Amino acid sequence: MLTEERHQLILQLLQEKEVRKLQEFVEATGSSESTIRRDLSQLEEGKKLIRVHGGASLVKQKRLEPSMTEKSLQYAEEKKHIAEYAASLIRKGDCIYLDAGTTTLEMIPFLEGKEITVVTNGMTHVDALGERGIQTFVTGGFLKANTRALIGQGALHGLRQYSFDKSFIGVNGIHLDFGFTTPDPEEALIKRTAINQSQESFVIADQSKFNETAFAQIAELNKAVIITNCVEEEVLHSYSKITRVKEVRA
Amino acid sequence: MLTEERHQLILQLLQEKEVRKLQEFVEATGSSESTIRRDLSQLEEGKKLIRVHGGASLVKQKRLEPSMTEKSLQYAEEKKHIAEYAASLIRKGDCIYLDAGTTTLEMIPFLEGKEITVVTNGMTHVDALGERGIQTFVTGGFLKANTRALIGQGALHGLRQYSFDKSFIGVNGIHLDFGFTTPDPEEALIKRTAINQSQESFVIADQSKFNETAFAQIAELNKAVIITNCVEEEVLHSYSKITRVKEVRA
DNA sequence: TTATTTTCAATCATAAACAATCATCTTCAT
DNA sequence: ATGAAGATGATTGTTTATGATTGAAAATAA
Repeated sequence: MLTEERHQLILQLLQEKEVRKLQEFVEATGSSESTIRRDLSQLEEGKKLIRVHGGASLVKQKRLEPSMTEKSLQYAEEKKHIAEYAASLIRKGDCIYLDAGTTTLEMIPFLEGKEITVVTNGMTHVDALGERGIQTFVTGGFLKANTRALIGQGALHGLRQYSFDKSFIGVNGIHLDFGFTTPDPEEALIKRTAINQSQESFVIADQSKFNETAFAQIAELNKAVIITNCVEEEVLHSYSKITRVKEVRA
Repeated sequence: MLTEERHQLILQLLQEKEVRKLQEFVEATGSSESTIRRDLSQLEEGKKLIRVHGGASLVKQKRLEPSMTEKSLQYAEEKKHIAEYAASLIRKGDCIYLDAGTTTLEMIPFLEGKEITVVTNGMTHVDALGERGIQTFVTGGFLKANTRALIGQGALHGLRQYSFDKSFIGVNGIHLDFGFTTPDPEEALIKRTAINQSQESFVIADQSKFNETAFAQIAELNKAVIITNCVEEEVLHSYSKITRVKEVRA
């Protein structure tokens, strides 16, 4: 049975039932466990399904949170440490830009009680900031439904009205040649603008982002300090030549 | 049974009944008590439900400001009717402005499925619009914590970038001499601007707003059509001389 | 209040599922 | 044929999920 055939069959079986066990695929295709595992990994890579322990689940385009929640569960602890450190950089009276995304969202609990002004384009962030009584400005712009980020020329325009002491940016890829990248060019533009309007910029990223690239470049590596956790010594060293990297240990 | 399946089943059971005992989940899934406990913990972590002693409860719906909740309970039914009528005025392809506030918030359920573009300065509105897949733009601006509205020059600036087919405005007072009024001058300015940039404007108000005034004037009465319910005949008549009033009957 | 029952979190051993690796077997161009 | 590239299935040690058990905490009854 061809790889492509198996992939089709797997997706078809998932259409019939939202969640299926790996073993079911093994039986349906007559292939080995290893092969099915590889298939599932590939299909997940192509966003065709979501792997779950013991099998796979259909991608649900339902709500905004799930995608965000699932991701944020993954490295919950590490991210929290990074976020705490990042928050500790903020001084009383600072004006900061907080980029949309899960990594920066984690910072908000650590901002409570600080006398600061925050500008953000993340709707989830607005909720969290407002609840904690933090002085908040919103960039405005078009609501990107799945990430609840504001983008487009409206966001850009809004953003241009401010300048920041510090900006905290989330990225999808960090690469020696391609710099900081993210999949959506619109979002990349926002991030780049925020960095340009900020005295100091910090990119917050867990180890999985290193040596990865996404479609749209945000900025060169030297435009921002990288805050991360436990990079391999070697990786850490090579990036340190080009930009500042702060490693947060658990 | 896979973890993912159990989680879905648990949430589904909770949809049917708001509060359920742990034992019910044990029976429904055939898993052990320990496993269900772990499931509930994880789901709570992801904000999908709330654990209570003996079981779990559905996560409460939208976080509305307490002040907002009280107000919206008051005339719940009447407001819904007004909102439904207001929504019915919107045509396919329209660009509309939806003012922050409970009255306009009520319109959103009736917008589902319409192909329209909405601009708003209400953060609560953004959440509701996004969930329903409605194309949404946000004005930007400073977050007024208690009402979750965006105000200030940032909001004004953002707003000026758009023009609307229709705008729907909430007010606190409607008065023959003082026109439409609201307590916060900042908000009044936003509302006035929205009205000016709109082809047609509608003020949505229940009967309690008539012959009342608040601190800041938004606009003269003739600038917008009033959508309301059961005004006393006499009041209705006097206002109809100056502006258009649409009365929605239960 | 005290006694009793229920529910809970924490821990443990077991079993299942996992990623990573390797040797084998294709396929296909040279 | 020969070698390179890709796919496959078995094997490895590791990670994760599970259900039973325990004593602590909370709800309920006396």
